Amino acid sequence: MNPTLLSGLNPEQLSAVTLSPCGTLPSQSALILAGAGSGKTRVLTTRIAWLISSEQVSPHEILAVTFTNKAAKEMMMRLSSMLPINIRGMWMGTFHGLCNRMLRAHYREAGLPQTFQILDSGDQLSMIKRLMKSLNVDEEKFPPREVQNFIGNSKEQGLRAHEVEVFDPYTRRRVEIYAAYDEQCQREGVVDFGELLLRSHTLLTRNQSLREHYQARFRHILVDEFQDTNKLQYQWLKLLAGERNALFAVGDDDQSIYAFRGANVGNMQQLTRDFHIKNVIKLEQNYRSHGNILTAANALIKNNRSRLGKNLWTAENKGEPLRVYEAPTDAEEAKFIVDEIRHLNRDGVHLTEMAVLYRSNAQSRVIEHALVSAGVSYRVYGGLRFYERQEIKHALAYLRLMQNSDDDQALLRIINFPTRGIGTRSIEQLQEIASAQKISLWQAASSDHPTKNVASAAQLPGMETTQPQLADVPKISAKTSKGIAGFVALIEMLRDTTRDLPLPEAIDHVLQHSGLIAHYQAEAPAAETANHAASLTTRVTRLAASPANAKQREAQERLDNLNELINAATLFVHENEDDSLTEFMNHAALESGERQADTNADAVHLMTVHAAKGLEFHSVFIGGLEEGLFPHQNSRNAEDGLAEERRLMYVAITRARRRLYLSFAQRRMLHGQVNFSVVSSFLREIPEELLHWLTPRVEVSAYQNNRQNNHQPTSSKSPEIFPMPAPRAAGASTWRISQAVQHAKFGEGVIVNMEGSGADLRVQVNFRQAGTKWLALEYAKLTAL
DNA sequence: AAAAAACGCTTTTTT
DNA sequence: AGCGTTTTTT
Repeated sequence: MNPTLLSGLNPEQLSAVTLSPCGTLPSQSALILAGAGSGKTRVLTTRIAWLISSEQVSPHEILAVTFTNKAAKEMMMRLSSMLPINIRGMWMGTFHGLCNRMLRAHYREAGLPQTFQILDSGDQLSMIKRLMKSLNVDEEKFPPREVQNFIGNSKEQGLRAHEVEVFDPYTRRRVEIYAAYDEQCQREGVVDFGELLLRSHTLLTRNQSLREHYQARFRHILVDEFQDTNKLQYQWLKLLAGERNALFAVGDDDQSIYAFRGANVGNMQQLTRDFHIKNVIKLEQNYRSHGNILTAANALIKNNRSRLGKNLWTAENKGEPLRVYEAPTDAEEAKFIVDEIRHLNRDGVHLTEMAVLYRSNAQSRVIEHALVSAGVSYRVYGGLRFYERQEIKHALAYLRLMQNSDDDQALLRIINFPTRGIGTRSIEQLQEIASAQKISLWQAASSDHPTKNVASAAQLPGMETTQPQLADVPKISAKTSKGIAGFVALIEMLRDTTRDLPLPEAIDHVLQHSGLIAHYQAEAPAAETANHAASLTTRVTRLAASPANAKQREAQERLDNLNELINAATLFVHENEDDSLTEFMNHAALESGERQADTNADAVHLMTVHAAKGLEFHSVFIGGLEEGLFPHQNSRNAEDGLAEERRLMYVAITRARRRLYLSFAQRRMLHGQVNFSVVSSFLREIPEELLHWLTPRVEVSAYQNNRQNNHQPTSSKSPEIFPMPAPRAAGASTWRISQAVQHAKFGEGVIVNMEGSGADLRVQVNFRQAGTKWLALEYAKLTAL
């Protein structure tokens, strides 16, 4: 074994890595409570490496589950740098990826067609809408999103439609929709994310030999981010662990921030009971942050009850205090953040080493504005993913339909895109035929003889007796049937001609001959042509025709993306052994693809706190620390909502290595309205001595006088929230940052920055009323307070 | 069938 | 406000 493998591990890490020597039966399961920055991923990877190199465990016997594809990839990378041997045959991936793998291997036993396709949440939603329309469900009474959540939640609980408890008519109807939805998915041969898990779970439950096969194989099951698993995922793990296999779970209950979508922290306690775990190993040494940052995080999270209990510590020094900034408006807050970013950057901190974190995506806009006008490059995480883009979905729909012609969803998406004269009426007729005969739209479309299709209807299970009368069967008029026949012929042609082509070429061929490329090209005339044509009128067109330009740019972008799809396929073929179209489609569905250009470019990171989990930066800005925003208003209704918000704040704080800024605004534009807000209670949960205020701290009463139309209840609701600082007595001769000052015109403020020296000394002052201003000390009449 | 206007929603998000 | 979706208009 590589002797350096275990070197550098602290005692707890070491005991986690080398726990449960092979040969003991039953193998010892473990729960590793791993705090932020405690080397969790390292422990997990080293454990796998150790099992393989020292304990003669074959990679074949290992199942490793991660939360995201990115994490899986990274672990794979680290592992292959630790081990010389090849680790193929090891099952490593997300729950969904692994379940998909299992279902592909046993599609027959799972009752799925070999070419089953995966629906992403967008696909799922449109499927539900379509279904509800055909069932005549009122979308006002049953919002499709809610139905989608209902179905998703049910599946996460491991419940099929008939297993859901029904107490009221409202739920009864939703259950009916759920049942119809599952039937429709089955008919079309498509599977949603939840179904991947549930189907795989059912497969293992029902099929004893298969279950025993996998139980005999996966002697070691390792799970990352265990606090984010839901109930079904836990059941799935239990099923695979059986009586003999060891489950090695790593997680941090304080970082559980996905309860809102079914994650169940309770799984951690459940695990210790179900797997008889005697001692939970705690990794509490933090290798990331300076002391003050950790102290702040610890103080905050202490306010949560029912924690498993853990206190992070560091061997590092205390470092700087946390910098707090109160801005009059969200725009000024953004300006402050950007100014600080520039100064830090000037002082040598790379932009990539800084992050601006916020609670909700809507907050990014103001900050982006400020960054743009300051000319600072940045990268926003989140938003539309590559495989979710419209043009990519269109392209994939062609491929899906070619593979699995029963995929109604795909057919509907492209039957008239690009437009080929098949209108709403024709599609309705097709749908009538299809539903009357219980056949897919493709079957309805590909036959001129309705009688023929009756036979195929009988093949579907449970449909034997519903042969429709021929007289009832709707017919398609000759005119539209020609258009439809053309479409059918097109798809068949594409299928035939691409059958033996390598994947990228096949996709290219489909893009060309489906008319997609031509469609977007028509909207985006080649840039050169446009420029030449507009030689005299360039300026005019640019000013007057900017909407048209925007349209052209958009179309061009879509063309670029379609090209990128071919590149993605090329890359995929290089990276994967199984480079079939089916595998590529899986890849597209399961890895929504965050590939954004310029990953290496030096740019500030902008993201939600959720998106920041697992990352770290030299300097972190947490903005919008206002009651109602962070903690978010909506969390008030949710059970333990505030606790989850606090964990979110905990995650945010622990992202910072060296410097942390906390800021909030008195006024903020939200949903097109000005909101007045109070500082976040989370800020008050951080001990005062860790904070360094860049703006004057203000008394609560002063606060409220500050704002007109403040609807704050004046009664018991506004307690003494704000520890009032004693006004600072500053030596008048020396100006320094954080000093409170008075200006004749601008009033009271605080020095937040200084530049130059001697007669050229200029200070940046943040005034409570007038905002931030640069003042030359030689001219401005400043008085120290 | 495309363009314009009206409507409505708005926490977090991976698979 | 800003975005996506749906309805109405042309």
